[in-house]
Formats: sequence, structure tokens, C-alpha cells
Amino acid sequence: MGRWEPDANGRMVRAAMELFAERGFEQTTAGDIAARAGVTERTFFRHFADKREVLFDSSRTLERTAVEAILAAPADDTPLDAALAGMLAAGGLLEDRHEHSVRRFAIISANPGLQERELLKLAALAEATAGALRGRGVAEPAATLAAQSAVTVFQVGFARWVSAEQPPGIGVCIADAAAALRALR
Amino acid sequence: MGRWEPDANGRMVRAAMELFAERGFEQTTAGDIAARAGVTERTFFRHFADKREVLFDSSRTLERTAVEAILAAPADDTPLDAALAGMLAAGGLLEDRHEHSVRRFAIISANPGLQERELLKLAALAEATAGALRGRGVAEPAATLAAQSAVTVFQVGFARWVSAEQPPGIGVCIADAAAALRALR
DNA sequence: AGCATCGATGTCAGGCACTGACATCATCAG
DNA sequence: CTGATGATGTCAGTGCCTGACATCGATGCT
Repeated sequence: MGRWEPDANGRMVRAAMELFAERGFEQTTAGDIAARAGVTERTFFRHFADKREVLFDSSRTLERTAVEAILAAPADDTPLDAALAGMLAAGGLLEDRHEHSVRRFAIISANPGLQERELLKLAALAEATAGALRGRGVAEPAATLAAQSAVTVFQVGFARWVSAEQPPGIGVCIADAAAALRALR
Repeated sequence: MGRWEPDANGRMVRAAMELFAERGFEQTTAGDIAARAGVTERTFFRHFADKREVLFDSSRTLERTAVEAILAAPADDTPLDAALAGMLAAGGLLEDRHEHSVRRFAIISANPGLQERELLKLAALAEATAGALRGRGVAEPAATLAAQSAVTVFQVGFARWVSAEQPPGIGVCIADAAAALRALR
């Protein structure tokens, strides 16, 4: 494994979360994070493409979970239903990490650069979702539209989930947002 | 006005478009753009917050146009209809700049960092749209959902408009995308 | 045990993005 | 003609990120 202690990756992620919460994203240098994690700045950039990426280490997992759920959804589900099933599955990964999600949300909300990166990850999620829908035989532009709509529902539901005092399940938040979307005319 | 020739801003925008098309975004330094525009690198950063921003100089205009159209939409329009009216108005600004839009789209598509910035601008457009809908009395989360849906329609319509060999009007592309969205179940 | 191998890490040098501070120049009001 | 104002130029400096190379730790083979 590594030269010293194991799980350098996790240590850097945790160090970054701490430092960003303490002093803010811009007031934290990549070297600061590396130092707290007990590695070198160079090592930090071997694990993460850039400074922001350290906050998005689990986005691929989220994506994969969504895609699998979409492909496993009942064959007679509409494209939107299937996509929403993917969002519910993705949300499930966060269900027991509410506090962590709240902290992370606060950090990202405080910095435009991080919001930018979050949007890119959500766009990737939407594209993966659209790809899964196409795998189910959905044609364009329906695949893209359903995928993007589902991700929007995820965003709205997630925002309520992290903002609520007495948080309901994230599944409820997503389902409510989905209902509100369908109510649009 | 300026110390030398007028319209330094426009010169920098044009120089950037040329250089990005010639060598790509990453292979172009801020100093390169400034030099071709006949100014200093420092002046470039006085006009644009960062190197990417030079490609998004007109996004505020787009936003303002959309908001005005939404506020001017018939009172009995549904939230989604009003938001889509805003998108059509915004698209109208691009109607007679098809070639420029194609070139710009190609540049942005070739670079993840620029896509990130584009997503941020679209998110800002969505937020402005949601604000305009709230101004019409639309409550949350309907305002956000309708706004985001409209922006998605804009994206899909725009993508077809810049990709089509024989381009129809951008209004047609947006209207078609809107119809496809409503056809989702 | 001894040795070769391989991946992860450390070290170093350097380019580019971006910023603060200060000087300079063009324009315009008076 | 002069002072004020705003845009530009100049300069120094920090931080992000990368390439190249050396080094270490674990693993497998003999």
C-alpha cells in the first residue's frame, strides 16, 4: 500500500472537509490539506485532479448506483419513472449520512467554484442516466429530457432534505419533488 | 475612454474566440489573448474575472431578456408556459448569430472547464427564471421545477439548433423540445 | 534470507492563473 | 490650462498544477 499509514485518500478527504469548514475553501491551500493528512502536496494532486475534486470523491458511486437501478427498473416503467427510480437509489446512499451531507452542502454553497463542480457532477449524472434510459430503448430527446428532469427532482429533493430541521427520509423528499414536477402543466 | 483604441472588451472577446479555435483553450494563455487584443494581461483580468469568463460576456443579457419576457407573459400562462416564453425570447437573441453560436459551442464542448462555466451560467439563468416566476406568484417548489425544466428545454433545443445541417429557427427547436418534455409520462 | 519488481510517495523545478499596489496616461469639466 | 477621474501599464508575489526523477515499502521469487 502506501508509504506510511493506509487510506491516504480518506485522510485527505476528511482533512479537506475539516479545513474547508474551519477557514473556508479559498483560505485553504492544497498544501494545507496534504499536511493535515500527513502527505505531500504532490501526493494530493496524484489522488485528486484538482483542489475541488476532493469533495466529489463519491460521485462516481452515486452515478453507478443510479444507472444500475434504472436498468433494473420494471420494463413497463415510463422513462421518467425509471429515471426517478435511479434517483431514489442514489439518494439511498446518502440516507444515513445526513449530518455529513449537511456539512458538505454548506461548504459547497459558500463557494461558486465548488457549485460549478457540483453542477458538472450533476450533469454527468444526468448524462449517465440518459445513457441508461437509452439502454432501455428510450429514444432522444426523451432520454435526455427525462434524465435531466429526474436529476432536477433529485436536486430539489436533496435541498429540502438537507435544509429541513426535522429531516424526513430523503426518499420522501425526492418523491414529493417528483409529484410537484408532475403537477406542472 | 481607454488609453488606446476603443472597445477593448470586444477586441479581447474576439481575440479569445480566434485563439481558442486555433489552438484550443488550454494552449492559449491569458497573455496571448491580451497581446492579440493589444492590451496587457493585467487589463484582461480587469475586464474578466477569469480566463473562461471571456466566452460568457453576454450571458447577463440573455438572462435579463428571459426575465423580462417571463414577467410580460400573459397572466393566465402556466408557470411552465411563462418560463418557456422566456427561453424563446432568450433564443431570439441568438437567431441571427448561428455561425457564431456553432463556433462557440464547439469551443466549449472541447473543454470540461468551459462546460463547467456554461453549466453555472445556465444555473444562473434557471435561478433568474425561478425568481421571475415567483414574481408572478408561483410558489416553490413549482417555480424552481418549472424554471429548471424550461432551461433544460432551452439546452436541448439549442443543441439541436447548432448541430443541424439545415438549421431551422431556434424557436422551432425550442418548441419541439418543449413538446417532447410535455410528452413525458 | 536475499533479491528483483512494482506501485505509491517524496523532491524539485517551473509554467500559468490571478491579485494587490502603485505609476502613468487620456479625457473631460471648469 | 489645470485638476479630477477612470482606464491602463508595470511589477512583485501567491497558489494551483504538472513533469521528471529519486526513493521507499510491500510483494513474490529463488
